[in-house]
Amino acid sequence: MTPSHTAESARRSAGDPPPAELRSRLLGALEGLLAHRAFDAVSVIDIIRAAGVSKASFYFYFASKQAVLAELVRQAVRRGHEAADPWVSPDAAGPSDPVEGLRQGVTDGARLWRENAGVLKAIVESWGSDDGLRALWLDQMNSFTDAAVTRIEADPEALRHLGGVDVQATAAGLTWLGERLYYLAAAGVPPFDDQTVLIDTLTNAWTATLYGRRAADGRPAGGAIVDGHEGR
Amino acid sequence: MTPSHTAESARRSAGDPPPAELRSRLLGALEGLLAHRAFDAVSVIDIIRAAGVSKASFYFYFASKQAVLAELVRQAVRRGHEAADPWVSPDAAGPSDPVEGLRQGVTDGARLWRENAGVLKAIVESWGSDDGLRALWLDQMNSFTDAAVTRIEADPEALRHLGGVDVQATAAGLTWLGERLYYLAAAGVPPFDDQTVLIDTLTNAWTATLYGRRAADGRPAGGAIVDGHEGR
DNA sequence: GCGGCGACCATACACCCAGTCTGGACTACC
DNA sequence: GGTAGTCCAGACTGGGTGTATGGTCGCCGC
Repeated sequence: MTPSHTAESARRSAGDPPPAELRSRLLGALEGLLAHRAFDAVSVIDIIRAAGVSKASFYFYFASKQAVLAELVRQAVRRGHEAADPWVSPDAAGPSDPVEGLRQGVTDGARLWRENAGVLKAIVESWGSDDGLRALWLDQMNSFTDAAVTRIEADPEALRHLGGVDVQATAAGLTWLGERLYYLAAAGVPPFDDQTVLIDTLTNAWTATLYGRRAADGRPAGGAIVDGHEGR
Repeated sequence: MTPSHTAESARRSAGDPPPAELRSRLLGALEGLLAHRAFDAVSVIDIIRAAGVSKASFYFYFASKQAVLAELVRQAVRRGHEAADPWVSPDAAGPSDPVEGLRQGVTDGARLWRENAGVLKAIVESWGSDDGLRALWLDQMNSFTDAAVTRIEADPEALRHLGGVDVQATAAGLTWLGERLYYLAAAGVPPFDDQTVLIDTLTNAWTATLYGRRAADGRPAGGAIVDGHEGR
């Protein structure tokens, strides 16, 4: 065996590859595997084979395969927060209609999930059975909840409609509803495998909770999202 | 079960124990273990030790430990459906106020989860990584969704408020929100570890979605609503 | 009362995986 | 050319699943 290293020399050759490049190869390998397979159907051996890295090196850079996933999740969520940032700040060039603002945020979330489906599916399926992943995911959900609370408390109409309802708990519920529906969509579970249904349902939940009114529904079925603002 | 010999005597003694009694001993053993431990921290060996049953017998009655969990889930959900049955049928001596009816259903769900916390936590944490459990859980959620759809379509006020919104998707969303929040409550995640917060938040989501109004706040005592943020 | 059968136990085994550790090879730099 | 750093190959322990084998007990038909 050992046909002189298949994929461009597992060995460092001419000083070009930066140190700790193996680390990102491992990250990329797991990400790739997760595109086609569930996290706990992936073994450490699969990862190191895909990365062309030895077991010893794997355990030099990561404590476990859960740690690799955790790093991928942090990367994905960091990108997600950057995307959601303009949505949180109230008057930063967003749509003036608050319902349209919500729909925009929901749509951004759907895009984030589409672009990181493998990694996010993996964390959602695994955070229940690993303490490190659990802490990480709860932390991420808390940060999304906090952003939602900030958003709500800057919104007089929402505050008025909510009255004395617990804002923190309401925001947390909406956050977790998002986690669930995005996951089901990514997993292909009907009816949320249809992006239009997903976005309409989530948007509707937010607007009904915060404003007591329906979002303009996309369409009963089929067509693209035409946000016609229909009275009734 | 089997009052005569408690947990000792793995051997059949005097013809009293019915055949296939080992099966229920195995079910009980897993249920007991799940009260204190996560499902995937339980091995087949743990189960057979707790049940006082041999490995060979285990694999005679069940194909895997997932199959044991599946049976426990079916039992728990069957009880749950029986409990929720009066809630679905519209005029069967339930509370006249539909909001109170919803709160009752939500409260019943919370009780079901409290009484079967171990088993239900286990399925929620594991259905993502086993095909059999996945099919089972999706099926259960579908049956709850169907019940909700039936309930909604028999409710003129809800229908009027929903207008053209996709009833199926809305009902599915509310069902999955319940799954998530009940699970978080069972797992002790704030703020839903507080039963009052859990029930208020879920009830509020249902009433806001179906009727566009807030549920009457929980705690009937006190009169004035305590607004403001509860410390997480 | 004897042989067989069915329910059950004990254990060994084949296989897979996680995580640790050793030995050796290559490169860079002094 | 030596030394330190980086990496690989693979052995090894320990634990898990699921199967296969042989033995033990009580019962039932004869």
